[in-house]
Amino acid sequence: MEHPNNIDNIRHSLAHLLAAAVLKKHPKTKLGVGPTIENGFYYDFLLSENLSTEDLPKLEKEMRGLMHRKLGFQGEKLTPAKAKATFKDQPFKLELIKEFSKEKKQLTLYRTGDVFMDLCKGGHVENTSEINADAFKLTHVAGAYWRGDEKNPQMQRVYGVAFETKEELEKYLLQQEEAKKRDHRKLGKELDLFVFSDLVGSGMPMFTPKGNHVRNGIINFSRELNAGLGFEEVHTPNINKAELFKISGHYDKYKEDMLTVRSQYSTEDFFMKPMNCPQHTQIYASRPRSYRDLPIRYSDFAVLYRDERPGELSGLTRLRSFAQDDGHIFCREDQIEQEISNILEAIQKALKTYRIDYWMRLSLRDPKKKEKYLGDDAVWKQSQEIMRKLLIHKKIQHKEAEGEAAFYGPKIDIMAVDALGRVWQISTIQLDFNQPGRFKLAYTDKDGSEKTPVMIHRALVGSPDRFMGILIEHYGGAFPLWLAPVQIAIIPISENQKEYAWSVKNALSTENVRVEVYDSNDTLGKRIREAETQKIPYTVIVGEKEAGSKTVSIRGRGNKNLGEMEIAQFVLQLRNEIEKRL
RNA sequence: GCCUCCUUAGUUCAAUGGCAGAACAGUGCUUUUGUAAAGCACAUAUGCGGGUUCGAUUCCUGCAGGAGGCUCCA
Repeated sequence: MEHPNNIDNIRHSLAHLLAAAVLKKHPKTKLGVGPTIENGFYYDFLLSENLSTEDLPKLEKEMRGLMHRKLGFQGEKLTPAKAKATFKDQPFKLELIKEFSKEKKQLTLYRTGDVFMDLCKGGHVENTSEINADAFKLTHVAGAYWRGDEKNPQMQRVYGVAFETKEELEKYLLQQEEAKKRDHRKLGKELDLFVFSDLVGSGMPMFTPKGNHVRNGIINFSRELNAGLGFEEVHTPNINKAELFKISGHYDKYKEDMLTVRSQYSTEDFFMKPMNCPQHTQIYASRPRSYRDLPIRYSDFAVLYRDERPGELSGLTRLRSFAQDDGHIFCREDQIEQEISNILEAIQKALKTYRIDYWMRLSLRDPKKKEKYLGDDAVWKQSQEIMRKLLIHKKIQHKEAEGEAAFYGPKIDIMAVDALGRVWQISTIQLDFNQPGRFKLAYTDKDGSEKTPVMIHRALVGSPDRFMGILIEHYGGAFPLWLAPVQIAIIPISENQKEYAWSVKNALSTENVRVEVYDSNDTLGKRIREAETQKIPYTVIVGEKEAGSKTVSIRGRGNKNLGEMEIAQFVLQLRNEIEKRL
């Protein structure tokens, strides 16, 4: 049966009912906006009382009451003068009216029965009785700046989720519960992968031995891909003179976000490096370069420091200290396409190996805010066009996003989605016609003339630290064998097999397999449970039978019986699985 | 940084303006096991500072840390 209302109309109507409910309790409330969003809606309010989570059920009840009254939604056109009169007590609406009038937009008003009216472009159910009163839920209250500008007053935003049926709502809420179980901050603790300490500071993770295996796994895979792309790894210092960042342009743009270090011998402060590109230009600049030397490709895994605002930190996904699997290519213009193309392929290979879902974004300059970027119009036009053509040529689907470019050039960003549906930028490729000139980088061309190279900034998975957070959620902590912190648990059934268990461990350790022997005096069941809760890929169980025949009994993660095997055969299978990163 | 909320043992959670309780983890002892939690015992906590109070883990306040958002993300 065809449904007369699409879900957006329902959500939008609920936003109005929410506003009506708030207004009834707090008549002096100033209304902001109330749009639909993914899975639901929100409405922004400015009122002197604090709305709290406890108020939400009351508001829901009020909304349900309105629904039962079978109120109709009716639209009418308004002249600017009439609109101003109608919303004379609603300053935010007046601001919108003024703006819309200037843009010569038709103003419309929507009434919900006789209880509520809102300046609104429409998109509602015809009658509140069409909304399923059991298929929505107000979820949380949050602060939000009017029109998303932190200079504006901060309003209280009430979020809700809504679906056509109760079942869909329940399914959604269940999914959220499941997602919480995969939260990398929770799993990081449970699986003992990384820790924070108040003494060390917020946003600065410490990786445990187990976590460091995962982190190194990510870094080493990027190293391998880098080698295939012709990159050579360099090492650069963590603090640098301000001058370096002044030339690169980062000082002007990000001074507030850089951490300073004072030297007793220098009149000027040093800065913790927030990125590697300026240092790499100095390695390039250290000697004369020929067109034959290009492309020159440097990779770097150095830890970077950014003074992020405290409220913006979150788990491993937003940090003050983090590394990047960074790389910079210095090349001729005629080499750009091939280089970017190669990197795209490496990124695709990497993400396929990790089995990560992603989409690509072509990040362009905001044409209305040119002052935020380095370089002139012609260069921007050229570099943006190079990237766009390349994506089209390679038939790569992508979204274009104005205002998302780096200040020195356009980017192709790879966006991953985490367990809670949040989108994270991971890989990036950035085309930079600006920094090489600012650092006076040069090469001698075929004809003996001096030319400026182009710089390509790129990261394969972005930050190994952040990416680890995404991977933890992606795998729900059950890492593939090659990344698993502990790859094999060996469990001797009784004390009599301890010695044999350790000899199996030694055989595997020699092959660089990460093994733990679970030989505590706990019961067999208990030790198997431990191996399972630690999400160890393979558990090897050895009893009298196995010790006698020099075999191992293998249990795969999640109670998969993989049978008995000779040790040498098992080693071979593991080696294959690890090498192929299956 | 801003708004709202939060901080009790290693972890997950109780309780209280008047001696802070449990489970799991830990330690010791017993048990030596055939595929997801053996038994007993022991030890362990109110984030830090200031205030109100006879007395504060509880109330107020500052700081630190955390959560959800907003803003920002080279």
